[in-house]
Amino acid sequence: MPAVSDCIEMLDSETKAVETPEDHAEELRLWLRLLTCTTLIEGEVRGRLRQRFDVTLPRFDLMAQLDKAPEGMTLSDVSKRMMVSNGNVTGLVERLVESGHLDRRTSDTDRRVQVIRLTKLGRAEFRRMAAEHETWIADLFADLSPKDVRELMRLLAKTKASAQKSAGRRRA
Amino acid sequence: MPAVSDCIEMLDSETKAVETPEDHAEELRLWLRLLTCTTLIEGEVRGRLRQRFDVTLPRFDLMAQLDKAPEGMTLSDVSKRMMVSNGNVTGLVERLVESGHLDRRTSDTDRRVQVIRLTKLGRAEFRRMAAEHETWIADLFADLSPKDVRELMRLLAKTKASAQKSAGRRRA
DNA sequence: CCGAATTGTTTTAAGCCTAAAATGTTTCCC
DNA sequence: GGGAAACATTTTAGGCTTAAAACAATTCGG
Repeated sequence: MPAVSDCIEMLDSETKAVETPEDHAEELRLWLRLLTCTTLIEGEVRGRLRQRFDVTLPRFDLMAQLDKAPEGMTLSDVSKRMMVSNGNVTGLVERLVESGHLDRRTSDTDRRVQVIRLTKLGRAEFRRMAAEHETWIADLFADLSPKDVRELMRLLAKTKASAQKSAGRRRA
Repeated sequence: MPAVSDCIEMLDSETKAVETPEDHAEELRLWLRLLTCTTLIEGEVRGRLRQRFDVTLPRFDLMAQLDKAPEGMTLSDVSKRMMVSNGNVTGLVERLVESGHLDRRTSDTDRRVQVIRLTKLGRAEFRRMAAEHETWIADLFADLSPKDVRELMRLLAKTKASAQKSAGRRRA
């Protein structure tokens, strides 16, 4: 059983939560650090893709999605997977079809739907880029031990779940 | 002293590094998860800022930098801190001066330099937004324990250092 | 002191990105 | 069957973003 002073503390801290602004400086710092890491790595990858293959990161990301779906994907699927807007995908696909990396056709069973997939050229170029890309990522994370990687994976999974829950609460 | 079999293993793994492609699937998955978390949270914050205050995330970020520097900052400083290109800052500042949130003047001692700072209006609006913003972040990370937060901070610091080192190697 | 780097900012050209409205298609259900 | 709702995509308008080139001002080395 908790001491009286503990109970007072607990009550106190719960009261505070309603009456006075809580201190969330730690979470804020965590968010900024997370953002910094991502921006840093993303910028590095973007630059290398540009220099080595003259390709943009969004194009690479889109091709990566399609590489995992040999039978093709709809634009909506791509949009959800990449977590970008529908209109964004439209333009991206347009340019990749233009450059011969993507094939696009209207679904036979539903004329609303556009199915896109990698062309032979698109797949070949993507595989070539992906192989090198993987070594860049390995190098960027090189100072993390296997244990660090596992632990980060676990904590980020928890973070993702927490954020999704919070986003859900807002939309509800 | 390591056993003979260990030596063989070590040699083997070092040889592999050169001769055959290493497996970096774990690092790749980690990078994708990191990116997912950031995109998720960033999108959520962007949406809330727009709905509640009709402001964009980049504008908010720029004001956040200036709020920490009452004496003002140069465009280069802002650009480095925000990790975006110089030209990007120019446009952003233009719009924020236009809307009365920023004050901009040429340095007395160096006519190349533009010093910007928040106006009274800009500071007041930022403080109002920042207070609410902090509660959003707290909510998005709500399911993480204080220990999780500390551990994530530590691992992300390590990640940042590793990525910076790797980026430095490339530029060298 | 003067030309050559260096530094700070802006401009340019192209592409990325979003939210919201518009368009076309399918499904649901009465 | 015939609307209403839901869905997939495109369009629109505006803003963000980058890399590279251009411009302007300062500093540095001889």
